[in-house]
Amino acid sequence: MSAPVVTRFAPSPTGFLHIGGGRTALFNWLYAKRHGGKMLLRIEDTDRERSTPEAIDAILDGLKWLGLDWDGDVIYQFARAPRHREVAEEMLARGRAYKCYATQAELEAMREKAKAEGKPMRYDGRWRERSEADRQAAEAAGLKPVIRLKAPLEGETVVEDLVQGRVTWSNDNLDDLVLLRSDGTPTYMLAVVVDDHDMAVTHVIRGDDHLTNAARQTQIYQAMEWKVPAFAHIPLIHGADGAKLSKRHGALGVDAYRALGYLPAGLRNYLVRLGWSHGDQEIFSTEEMIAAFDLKNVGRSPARFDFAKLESINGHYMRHTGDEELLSAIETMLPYIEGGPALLGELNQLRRAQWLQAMPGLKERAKTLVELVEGSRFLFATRPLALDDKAREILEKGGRALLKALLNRLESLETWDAATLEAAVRAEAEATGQKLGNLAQPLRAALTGKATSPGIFDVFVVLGREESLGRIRDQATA
RNA sequence: GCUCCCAUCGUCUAGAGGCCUAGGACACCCGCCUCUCACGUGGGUAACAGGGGUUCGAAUCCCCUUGGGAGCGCCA
Repeated sequence: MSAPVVTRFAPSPTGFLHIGGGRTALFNWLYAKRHGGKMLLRIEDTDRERSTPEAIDAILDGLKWLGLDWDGDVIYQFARAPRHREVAEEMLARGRAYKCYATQAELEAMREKAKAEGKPMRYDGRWRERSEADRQAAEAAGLKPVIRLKAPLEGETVVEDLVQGRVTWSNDNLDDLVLLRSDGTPTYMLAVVVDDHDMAVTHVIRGDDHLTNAARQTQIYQAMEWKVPAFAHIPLIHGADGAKLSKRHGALGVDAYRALGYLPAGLRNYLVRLGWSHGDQEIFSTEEMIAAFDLKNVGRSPARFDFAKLESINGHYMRHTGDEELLSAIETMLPYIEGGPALLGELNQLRRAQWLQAMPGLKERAKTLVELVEGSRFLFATRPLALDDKAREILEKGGRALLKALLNRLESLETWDAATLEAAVRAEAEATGQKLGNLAQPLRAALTGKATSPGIFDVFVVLGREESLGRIRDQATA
C-alpha cells in the first residue's frame, strides 16, 4: 500500500493571492481529492520584511471564496525556524554542509568575474575545505558565517517531474547554496525542504518557476537522506499578450475576480482547463473535475489568460445556477462593487421576491454577476424612470403615441399575467397592422428605461400592474 | 552570459507513427429562432514555427535553427 497522498499549497504572503496561485492551489486541491489525500496550507512568511498580515488574510479569504479548503491548521513557516536551524546543524555535523565566511564583496566579485568570463554565476566553494585555523581566524576577525550545502561536485542531479518528465542538471552547474544565513535564519531552500519533509508531503505541485529549485532541493533531501517527494511543475499563466502576468494583464488578486462578478465555480472551471485537459470536455462539475484530474494530462507550455473564454464559461454557470443561489451569490458580491452596498440596503422582502421572479430571464442575459445586476436596475428604479439614449430615441420617434394607444387596452385588463398581456398587445398590433416589435420596444423603453431587457411580458408581471401602468403613463403623457 | 523548460487555429486545447482531408471550445463571420438583447441552433474562416533526418508512413521520434518562458541572491 502506498503512502496517502499529501499535497500542499505554499504561498508567500508578500502580496495577494493572484490567479496563478489560485490555479496552483486548485491543482493541489484536486490532486489530493482525487486520491483521497490531504492538501495542507503553509504560509511562507520567512521574509519578515515583506510578509504582511493583510496579505495572509487576503490569501485565506481568496482560497475560501474559490471554494478550496485545506486540511488541518495553517502552518506558518517562520514559526518553524528553530527546526530549520536544527537541520542545518545536523547537516554540518554529518559533513554535508560547511561554514562559509565569504563576504558580500567577495561574492560580488565572484559574480562579476563569472559574467566577464561568460561562465555561470555561482559560488566557487572557497570555504569548502578550509582548515580549522582559517575558520578561527575568520571568527576572530568578526566574520559571521553562513552554512552552505556541500553539494556534489560531479555527476548529475535528476528530477523526475510528473509534468515535465525527467530533467537533468550537471552538478557542476549547481553551486553550494546557503542553508542558514549569517544571522542564523534559514533560507527558503532549506525551509521548504524541511517543512515538506516534516509535513510528510508526497507531491509538490507548484509553478514552473520552481523547476530549477527542485534540483537544489533534491540535493538537500539527498544530503539528509530523506525521501524526495514527487514533483510536478505546472506551466505558468501569461497575460493575453504572452508576457508574464502582471497587474496590467489579469494577475489580479482572486478577490478582484469576485468583484468582477465571476462565480467561484466558473472561475475554477476556467482555471482547470488552463494547462489541463480531459479530451474534448470543457465543462466539469466539481465531482467530475476531481474524478478526472490527473497530472499526466497537464501540458508543459504556458497558457495565456483569456477573459473572453472566462466570461463564456461563467455565463454557462450563471445560466445553470439556481435562482436563489444566484441571488445569494449577488449578495456576497455586492459589498465589493461600486454602488453595491446601497443596492444591498434596498433589498427588502418585496425586492428579493421580485428579483427572484425575474431571475430566469435575467441570468440568461448576463455573463457575470455585475452584468446581471446591471440588467436588474429597472427593478429598483423609481418613477419617473431615467432613460438611456436608445430608450429615449425609441420613445421620441413615435413611441409615445403608440403607448397612448396601448394604455387604454392595458388599463382595462382584468388579469395581469404574461399570456393576457401578450394577447392584448398582439391584438393592438393586429388592429393597427404593425409588428409586435413595434409595440414591444416602446413598452420596453417605458418600463425599463433601456432598449434591452428580458421578455417584455415578464417584465410587466414582475413590476406589477400599478407600477407598470404608472411607468407607461409617465412616458405616454410626457 | 550560463542552466533548464516549452512550441497544433487569434486564444484554451485534442492528438501518445497510419483512425488527421488535424477534432472540440472561446472569439469572429453568415443564417435560423425571435417583442429587444441574450440563450439555443445550422454553417463558415482559421493551426501542426522553419530546416534536416529516422520510417513503407510523422503533428506525433531524433538533430539543428528560430521564437517564447523560467531560474541563476545570506528573496520566496
